[in-house]
Amino acid sequence: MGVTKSEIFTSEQNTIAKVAKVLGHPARIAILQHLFKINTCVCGDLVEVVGLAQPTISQHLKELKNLDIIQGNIEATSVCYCINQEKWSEIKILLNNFLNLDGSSNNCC
Amino acid sequence: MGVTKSEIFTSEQNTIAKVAKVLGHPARIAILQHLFKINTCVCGDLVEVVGLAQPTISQHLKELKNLDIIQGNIEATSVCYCINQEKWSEIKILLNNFLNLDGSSNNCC
DNA sequence: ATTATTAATCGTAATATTGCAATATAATAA
DNA sequence: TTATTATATTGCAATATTACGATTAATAAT
Repeated sequence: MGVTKSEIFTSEQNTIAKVAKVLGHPARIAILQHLFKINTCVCGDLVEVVGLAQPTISQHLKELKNLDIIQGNIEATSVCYCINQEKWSEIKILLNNFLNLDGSSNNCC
Repeated sequence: MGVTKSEIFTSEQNTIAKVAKVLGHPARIAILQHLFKINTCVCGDLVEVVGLAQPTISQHLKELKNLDIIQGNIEATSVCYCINQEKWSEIKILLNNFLNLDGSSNNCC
């Protein structure tokens, strides 16, 4: 065990969970915030900005890339990262649909 | 290792990540969806609805309770669960603020 | 009192995640 | 060619997560 039983859930449930899981680490939040903040590509200053070792950052970037949340373009010796706007919009819709579930009329016992 | 270096991140980054992490499992998504759907308290049918063993569900409920996302009220022999609306609103605001970061004018290389 | 019901907790196995040192790779610069 | 620079990959240690059987605790029903 230690392995999630994805088969028993709907694909929507699995998708929401997968996205949330990737957002479930402060380093990845910091990376995304920085990418939004500078509003252009980042070419490798993420290690300094975030404050973790280079291999660790590289690993977090990989997870963000796996879900297509960010893109990396090779630029001379370095790689430039930026948000994939299309994917980000999808994620926004996906999570908003979930967050907007309304239980305000819940009759709590 | 295996342990997140929370000290180096802002409390906002840690909070977003903590919430996202809890939402990062399909069973917990399923539990929340069910609580919203039936729009009242659930008294223990979650094990059947979700399809995992009782101790496993109990554990997932615990994590949701740890973040105050759900409440459990004892009702005779069973326990009734429902969404904590106040907390849910907070989470909505927190995540929306993050999701609404706009990079549409990003100059990607 | 005994038994059934319900949910939490304990213990444990399997797997995943986090983080980094060391190394590899790839592209330019000297 | 030989550095130099920037990023990725590998390997590993420490810890966390997922899942469930067994047990416990608390009340309800008989």
